[in-house]
Order: sequence, then structure tokens, then C-alpha cells
Amino acid sequence: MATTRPGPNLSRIAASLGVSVATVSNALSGKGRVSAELVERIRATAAALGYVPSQAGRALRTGRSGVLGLVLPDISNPLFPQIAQAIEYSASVAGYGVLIADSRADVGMQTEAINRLVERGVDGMVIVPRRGTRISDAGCPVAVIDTPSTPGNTVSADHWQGGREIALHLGSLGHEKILLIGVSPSSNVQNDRIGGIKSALGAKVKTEILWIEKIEERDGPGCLLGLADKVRQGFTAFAAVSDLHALRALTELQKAGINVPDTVSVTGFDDLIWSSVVTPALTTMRMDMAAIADIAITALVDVIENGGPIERGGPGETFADEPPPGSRLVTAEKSRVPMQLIVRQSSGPPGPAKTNLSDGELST
Amino acid sequence: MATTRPGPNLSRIAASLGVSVATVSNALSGKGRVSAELVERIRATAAALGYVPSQAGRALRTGRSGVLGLVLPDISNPLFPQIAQAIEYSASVAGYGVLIADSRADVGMQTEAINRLVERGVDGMVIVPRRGTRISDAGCPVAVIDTPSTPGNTVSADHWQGGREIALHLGSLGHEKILLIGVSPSSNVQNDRIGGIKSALGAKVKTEILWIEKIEERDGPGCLLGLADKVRQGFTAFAAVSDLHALRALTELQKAGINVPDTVSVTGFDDLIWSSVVTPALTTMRMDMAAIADIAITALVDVIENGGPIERGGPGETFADEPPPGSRLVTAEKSRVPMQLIVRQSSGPPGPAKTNLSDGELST
DNA sequence: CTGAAAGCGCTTACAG
DNA sequence: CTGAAAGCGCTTACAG
Repeated sequence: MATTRPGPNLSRIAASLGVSVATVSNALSGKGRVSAELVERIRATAAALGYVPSQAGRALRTGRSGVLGLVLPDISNPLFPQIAQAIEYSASVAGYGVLIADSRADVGMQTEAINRLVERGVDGMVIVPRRGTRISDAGCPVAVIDTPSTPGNTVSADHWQGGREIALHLGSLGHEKILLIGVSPSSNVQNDRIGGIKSALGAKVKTEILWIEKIEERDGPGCLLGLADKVRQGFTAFAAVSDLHALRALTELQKAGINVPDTVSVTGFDDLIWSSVVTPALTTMRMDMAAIADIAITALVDVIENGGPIERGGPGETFADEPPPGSRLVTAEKSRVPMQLIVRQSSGPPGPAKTNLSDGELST
Repeated sequence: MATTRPGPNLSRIAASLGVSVATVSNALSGKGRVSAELVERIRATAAALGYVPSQAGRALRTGRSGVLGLVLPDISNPLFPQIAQAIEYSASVAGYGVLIADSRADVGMQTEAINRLVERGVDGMVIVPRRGTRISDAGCPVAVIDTPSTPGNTVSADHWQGGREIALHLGSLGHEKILLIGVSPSSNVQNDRIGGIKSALGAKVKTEILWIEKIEERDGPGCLLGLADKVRQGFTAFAAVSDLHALRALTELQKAGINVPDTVSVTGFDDLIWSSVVTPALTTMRMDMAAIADIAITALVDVIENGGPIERGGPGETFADEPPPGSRLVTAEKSRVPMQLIVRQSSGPPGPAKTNLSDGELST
């Protein structure tokens, strides 16, 4: 006895109208040539009966599940809500569902997560890699959201341009000694952001990069970054590659009695949830996740449905053993989406009259 | 021409071994009585051929998709990563995939999001409602993660106990005037947390509730909460119902030149990503999302697979028109999961010697 | 212990 | 413009 679904199916509609299931199917899908009048009647009964097409039946017949996978190796990433929301929206507009896969920040589990999605029969997947993860054999079309400078990237925010805008903003405010705060030099995204910042600053602006990873290796996780010292050294702006680290900088500075933004400015990236809530709010660069998701999903769906333009293994990608049968990196016309500057602090460095910080004030 | 999947199917395995598909199916599922030796050979060839069962075929036959839906009306909720990660993990252990649905913080779109999941044929769903959303007709088993005091709740953190623990902690440190910070009195979760706090404080401890919603109605979004004034009034601890608001309080206090935790203490809820990163780090209450997800998924799967204990419309739920055919609120044995206190600030109120704040110091 | 057969709900050439 | 039929891949009584 095969389990029957609760709702009505095509046969029921067909029977109640005295037509064939083929005609009902054609009428509902709008593909076959069915008389307008009959289409109308079929639509009406389908609606009246509360017909919901069976994805299983359709999937089995067409070989497509209508579902895409979303892989975020680092799901605890605070960007996840923005990404998931945008991807889910674009996918649902395109008629697809979104299945999530988590590799719990463990690179080794990423393959596992991808396999789980493949086993569920996803038609394609969107991967947001972290730190040069190799997107190997997915066995289905894959769109990658990383950074334009990464080989195989399908679409992403223009992190370099984002860096430039932050730099131009800080430069125009008169900051001449800027501390750049990143986590790890092995992150493509962070390198692009930092590279962009440095490229746009005039020659007379001094910068220094502080890698949190290195400090924590020495002083332990959650340690102070020594920013009060940096203020004493004359830095007047702190540009972090993420709002999370901007927040860390902001609170460390505040705790040390340094006034933000009167004495120094703090900027971040990504417009994460708290950046508009803290005092003072953070100047930041926002990704246009809606546009990014839209481009990624459109490219992915194009390959799935029309076998659109694809690349078997992106440039620079190497497949260890055999290239997986259906695995292909999807490409998009527009692969870099501009980031948008959101100014919430607009102070320059304190003028001579205001530069009267004593060591006492700085050392909490 | 029906589209064929790339991989091998049961027939291929059967053919290559000269047995029937039924036997292969039985061997692989372990259900039928197949000789151990044959099972072994079948397993081996399946593996060798890289067989991946077709979910579509299975779903069509069994009437179950093996997929659960996750509905978060407010996906931009910073808790989303924690929830999604835990749900996805528990679901995948139980052999299910997780489809996400977003109603973009729009209550009206929630029904739409739920429908999208139903159309995709989910076997059940997990809903994390916001502010008394009515979980009406889903047409499939539903597990609700809200708060124990809400009718229809399947499982959730024990927000009341969480509040008590925060209160006991602050009380033991000697705080006697505590400002409670919430957003909206219409939130069940927030009311439970605040109720728990108040219930555990000794009679001599004074509290006052500050509802952000009301302040913002008057002063606009992102306005100051006037916490420096509260410090002047003698409040020495600020207990927010979420780390997001704790962060808002922390930065507002710091910006006003008030030292946290030396002068006042700040606590939050949920151990959100930044609570351990800011300076000073936040004392907070952590939900055991792994346990909550596990209980929710187990209860859901039990109903799906065994038609376990259910309630048609939870107590207090009313269905406007007709009760939907398959809709049922799932119940679990253990419906409240204790929260865990994470102490990161442990200062009491400043002693008499330290209470020398002048107005000048407070007004930035 | 093993196999033949039916059927889940759909779509798609093909015939009329 | 409409319908009969095949078949996607699987599982499950049932017969042998």
C-alpha cells in the first residue's frame, strides 16, 4: 500500500471534470495547447479543490528537485542572516526552495555537508567559502560568493572598492594615521578590503595593519588589542575589516577612556545588526546582498534550466582525481557588486586645540 | 523523454548483479530478509557504483519528503545562526534536510512562507515565532520554539529560570538598584525573562523597567536611552533581555564616561557572538540550543514517523475557520531547557570610597 | 530467501 | 485542441 498524500492530485481534478490528466497538466503548466475556456475551468477546480502539485512526482519525472543548497562553512558567521534571507528570497522568486547545510566551521565537514545536499537531490548550490576553502566536487552546478579576486568566484561584493570608499571617507576627514584591523592575512575578502583601503589613501597617510590572529596567538583569545597604545602613537582612525572587530575596537577604546568619535574614529564593514545600535554608531560599508543573491541565483538557475554558460572547474581550480560528472562553477556577467558607504561617524582627527590627551587619561 | 539522473539507480545495481530491484532495495534498506552474503555483495556494488538513492523516487513512493521546514518570522534575528545550526544538525542526525523560509519580519508574509514550505512537501516544520504570532494552519506537524508560558509551545529555553539566575548573580554581587531593559512588553520571551529576574530579587532590591520601544516612539530609533541619568539616580546594574540591548547599554554608558564594570555592571541574554568580544565582555545567559533543537526535532520526527503523541491545536489555540487537515502542534516530554549563566563581569556596586562620580564626569 | 508487479503523481512525446 | 500511454526510481505487500 503506497502512502497517499492528503491533498487532491491531477487525477482527481481530471476525474471531476471528465478530462484527461494530460490536459489538466498542460492547462496548469500553461505549456500544452489547451483551449482558453478549458484552462479556465481547470484552474478554477484546481483552486476549489486546493490542489498543491506534488514536488516528488514532478521531481521524479523531470529529474529536478526545485531545491538549491546553501553552504556556509561558518554558519555562526554574523553575516548569515543577511545572506540566508537574500538567497531564500531570490530562490523563492525563481521558484526554488533553499536547503541549508552547515559544516560547523570545520573545513573537514564541508565535504560532508555538500554530500548531504547532493543526496537530497539539490539542483545546484550556493557556497560562501571561508579562507580559501577548496570547492571541489559538488556534482552539480555551483555558484560561489567570495571575492572578485578569487578564482572561481561567481559573484560577490566588490570588497576592494569597499575598501577604497572607506579610505576616501577617512582621508577626506583628514585622518593621516590609520590603523587597519584584520583577523587573518589568509582571507581573500580581508585582503581585498585592506588592499582597497591602502590603494586609495594618499602618500602622506600612514597605515599599519594589526592582525588579530597574531595577537591572540600570543596573548590568548579575547585579549586586548593594545589600541590605547596606538592612540598614543598618533593613530586617529581605526578601520576594521568587519563590524565585529570594529565593535571590539570601539569598546576597547571606550573602556580605555578614549572618546569615539571625538578623539578617534572607528569604521567597520558589513553593516551588521549592531552597527547602528551602538553609541556611537559605526561607519561601515554595506554589501548589496539582494543584488548578489539575485545574480548568483539567476546564474545558477540559468545553468540548471537552460544549461547556460558554465565553466568546468574555474580558472585555477584543480580537481585531484577525476573531475566530478556534473560539477561546474557557474559564471555571471556581472561578478562584482559595489558596496555602499554608510556614514555614521564623520569626525576628523582632533584639531591642535583638542589634542590634549595625557597618558593618564589613556591608561584607564 | 524523461530526464534521467546522472547516477546509477537500483535497476543498474540489480542488473549488474543479476538480482531483482526488490532484493537490492531490501538489502540496502535492511528491511527485507536477504541473505547476509547477498546483502554484502549488493552493498559493495552500490558503493562501487557510487549509488545515491533518489529522494524523489522514495518520496513519491512513501509520501514523505525527508525534509523539514524552519520558519523564523524574523530571520534578521541575531539568534538565527545559533538556531539554524542546531536545527540543521539535529535534523541531519535524524535523517532530514532543512528548508528555510523567511517572512522578512513581516507577520503578513508568515502564512506565505509556511505555504511555500508546504508546497515543497515538508514533512513537518519548526517555527520560532516572534511576539505572539498565531501559528495557524500549517497542514503538517509543527514544533514551536517560543517560551514555556506560551500555549502551544513545544520546547524552549526556560527564560524565567534564566531571569532568576541573572537576578541571583546580580543580587549576590550586592547590586540593589537594577534597571531592566526590554524592547516590548508584548513579547512573551521578554516578559518571562523580566518576570524571572524580578521574582528572584530580594525585597530590598529596587528595579525599574525601561522599554526601548516606548523611548523610541518618543525620541526616534537609535536614540539614547538616558542611562547616564539612571546612573546618577543610583542604578548600578543594567540587565537587558538580549545581548543586543546590553551592547547598546554598554556603549551608551561608556560613551558617557561611565566605567563598566567598575562603576556599573551590564548583563544580557543569549550569548550572542559579540558578547565575548567586547570590552568588557558581557555576563549573559546562554540557551542550550543543541538540546532544544534535539527535543524539537525528536518530537517532530516521532509524530511524522510513528504518529506519536500530538495535540490538534494546542491549548488556547483557536482555528478561525476549519481546522486544517493535517495540522498539529507537537508536544515533548521535556519542554523547558535550563539556561546557563556565563559570568564575564563580576563586580558589585562601587564601595563608598569609589562613589565619587561628579555630574561633570557623566555628561561626556 | 528472492522476484514479479503494482503504483506513488507527474510530464512529455506521440497519436488522434 | 485533447487523450492514451509510458516511465522517472522507489518501496511494499504478495507469491513463490
